[in-house]
Amino acid sequence: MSCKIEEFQQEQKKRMRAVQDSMDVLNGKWKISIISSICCYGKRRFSDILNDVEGVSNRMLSKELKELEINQLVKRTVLDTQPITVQYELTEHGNTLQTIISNLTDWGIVHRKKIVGK
Amino acid sequence: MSCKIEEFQQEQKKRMRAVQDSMDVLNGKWKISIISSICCYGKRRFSDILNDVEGVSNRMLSKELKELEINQLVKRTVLDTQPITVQYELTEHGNTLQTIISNLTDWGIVHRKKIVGK
DNA sequence: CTGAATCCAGATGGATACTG
DNA sequence: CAGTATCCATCTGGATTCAG
Repeated sequence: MSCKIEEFQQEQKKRMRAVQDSMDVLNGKWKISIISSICCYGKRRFSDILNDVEGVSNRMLSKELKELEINQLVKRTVLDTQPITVQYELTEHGNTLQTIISNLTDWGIVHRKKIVGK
Repeated sequence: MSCKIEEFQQEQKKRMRAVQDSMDVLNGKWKISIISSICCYGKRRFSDILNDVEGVSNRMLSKELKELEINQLVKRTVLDTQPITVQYELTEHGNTLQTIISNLTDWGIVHRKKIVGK
């Protein structure tokens, strides 16, 4: 038997687990920026992203791209060029992040004004 | 003089910086869960949050709450009880995160189904 | 060009004990 | 109750070098 409060708390636990799931995927110093870069251009090569995301090293870029690929947010395609280039694009599932990224962008702008002070 | 492409790229850089700003605030293993807990109950005491957020230690909770306070997302109030209790609540600014948290929750549920498989 | 491998300093975070 | 302090293992991430 469960009373209303218990149900409510169960609900809340579920919600927190869900947010946590999202953050597990999105955490990592560069992940959101990487997604943002790819998303913005549609398709993007390794070296391009390396340029877009200020401060990231190839080591980290490689690592985080791999994680994004494992989580099925990003699709990796090797192009048969000389030398080889690799193209990254968002999967359908990755594209569902657009709303979140857009919201984070808007919030970030407001927040900066709030903290840094106009 | 700047051509369209340059303008576009400048815009994109700004967007990425904004997302990065948001993530700087929200990064940290527990931050979102903490906010989610406080947000859900309106006001919440230290020990309550410690219970809500599964796995967090008092050391980490203390640290991340302090960071949230610095970023003006959370307001800390010492209650004159015996023994002393401390109440945390979201600031007006902190409340503007609700949309994002809500989005992250929804996305997290979908994502789990996608990855873990139903 | 796109990474992987190695090395290494510094940050992160858990466990535990302690204070007002 | 609400933290703080300390110790310590692990993780993170930069720099550099190397390979296909």
